Amino acid sequence: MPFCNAINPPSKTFVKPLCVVCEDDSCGQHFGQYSCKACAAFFRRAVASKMTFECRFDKRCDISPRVRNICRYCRYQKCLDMGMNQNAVQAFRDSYDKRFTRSPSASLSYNANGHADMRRLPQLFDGYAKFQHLRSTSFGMLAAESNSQSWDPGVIYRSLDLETLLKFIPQSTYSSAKKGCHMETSLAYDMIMEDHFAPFSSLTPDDRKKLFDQFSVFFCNAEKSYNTYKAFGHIENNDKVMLADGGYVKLDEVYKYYVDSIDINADPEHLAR
Amino acid sequence: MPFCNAINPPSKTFVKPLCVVCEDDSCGQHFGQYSCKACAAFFRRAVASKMTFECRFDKRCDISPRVRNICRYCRYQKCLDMGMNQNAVQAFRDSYDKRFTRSPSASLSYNANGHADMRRLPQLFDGYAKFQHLRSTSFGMLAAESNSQSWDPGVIYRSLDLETLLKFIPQSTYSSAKKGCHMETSLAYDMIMEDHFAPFSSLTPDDRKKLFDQFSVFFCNAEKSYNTYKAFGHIENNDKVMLADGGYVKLDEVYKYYVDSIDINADPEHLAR
DNA sequence: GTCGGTCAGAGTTCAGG
DNA sequence: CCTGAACTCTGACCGAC
Ligand SMILES: [Zn+2]
Ligand SMILES: [Zn+2]
Ligand SMILES: [Zn+2]
Ligand SMILES: [Zn+2]
Repeated sequence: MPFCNAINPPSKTFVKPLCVVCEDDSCGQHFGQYSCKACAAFFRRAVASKMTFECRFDKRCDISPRVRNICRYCRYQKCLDMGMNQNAVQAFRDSYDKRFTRSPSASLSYNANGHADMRRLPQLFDGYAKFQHLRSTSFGMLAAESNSQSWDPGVIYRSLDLETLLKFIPQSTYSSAKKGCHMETSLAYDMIMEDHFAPFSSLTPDDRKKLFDQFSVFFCNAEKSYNTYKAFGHIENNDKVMLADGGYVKLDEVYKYYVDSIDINADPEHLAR
Repeated sequence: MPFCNAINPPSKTFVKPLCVVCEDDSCGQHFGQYSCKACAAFFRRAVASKMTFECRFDKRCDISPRVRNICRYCRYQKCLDMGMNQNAVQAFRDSYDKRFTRSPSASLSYNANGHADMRRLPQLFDGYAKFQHLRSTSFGMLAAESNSQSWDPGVIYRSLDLETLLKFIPQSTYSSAKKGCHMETSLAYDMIMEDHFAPFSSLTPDDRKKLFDQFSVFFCNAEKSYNTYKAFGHIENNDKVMLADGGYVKLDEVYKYYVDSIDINADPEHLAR
């Protein structure tokens, strides 16, 4: 009853409905059509993993129980042609196994269906470019304040050697990074709240705030890695990390970063962990 | 009305209250808070089955309709945080139709707090006492028939030593145990069908028969253990088992039990397995 | 109105190819 | 790796009170 677009007749005959894909015995409806468990599982995996297939023959392969695994392209195509509904594939769920504590994939985002989603990528790129533009003007002020040279994080310095690089890139301290972080946060907040960032436009202001809370710290970390790669990725045995203020921290000199800390009363070496 | 601690405002606005957990449309209150049926069912199952969950992420998972199944820990935690009341989850209800499939505990029912329910225990005790009374009068006839001394199973013989005990307790044989079993079965059947056994009064005669079929063999085994403990529990290295006829069988003399078997034409040693 | 039971159809696990 | 059998879990539906 869930979907009355089902292709097999409901129950005019007493014959058990067959799988609309491979004509094996069906076990009820799956994703809107009568199908066997095997075809249902195949369809779910294909949709959830966004798999793409190719036919090695003429895209007219037979799909019957004995041979249904010979061509995945034609099997998947027949699933779609027979009306199996991609939107009925849901998000991934919690693990049944309590020992299984790690994230399924820490590097991919998931859309409303819980699938890795790349459709937003161009919009995100566009938003990041706008963000970079706002930032480089704002950092001009910060650089003037600290008497160091301005450095545009939007440029890749692959062609420069380490000595030249370090003339442009200031060393970070806690207070400079804090100023930078505050500015970054304000900028990102404005971007998100003022509808410049495309994917967020569809959300209510309240939801955007929540999202920003979740997002900003991860974004900072991700961008730290990204900028480190852009600045030092071509240097072998790099021991420096870029921060959001456009400065760097040498890993064996982390204590320097906390040396001018004003609002954390603790041993800088200990804070560095 | 049930709980006025409900978090959503009652109905000052005409806006339908949302689920306090996932913000889906709510269908009234459940366990004290406005919630959707899905979250209510999830909460009920989790409490009733005493489930425990773990978060695979950072315990801040979003709980919205499309992704609420990604983290059961955070969903359950949000149920509690939003005020859903664990004590409002009731006991498992009896189900006539249910086979002995996979109840969390096949032998215990649970009360509103999810604890094993002991309210029936006095009734059961009372019923067992009645049963013992009927039995002891009936066994009087059996004992007279077999010329052995009468033995009341309702007494604990802890104070007696083994030699004294064995003067009172007859050794079982197949025929005496068989008579005893027949009598026991009739007694139990009468008790159950004649409304003497309190918890069964609420069932239809047909259901009582079914229950008796399932119950009697387990009851026999349980009582065997119980009587063995009462009779020999204080004797170290006990090698004797009490049977329902009030007699005992020595474990390395099981063949004796079958020695007067009249309706089984087989080697007593072989029957003992 | 809100409780629990039910079960089709979602998702997960894992041995075997 | 992919497949599919065997499993658990979810939530719409229903009856009980
Ligand atoms: Zn099929
Ligand atoms: Zn093909
Ligand atoms: Zn909900
Ligand atoms: Zn979580």
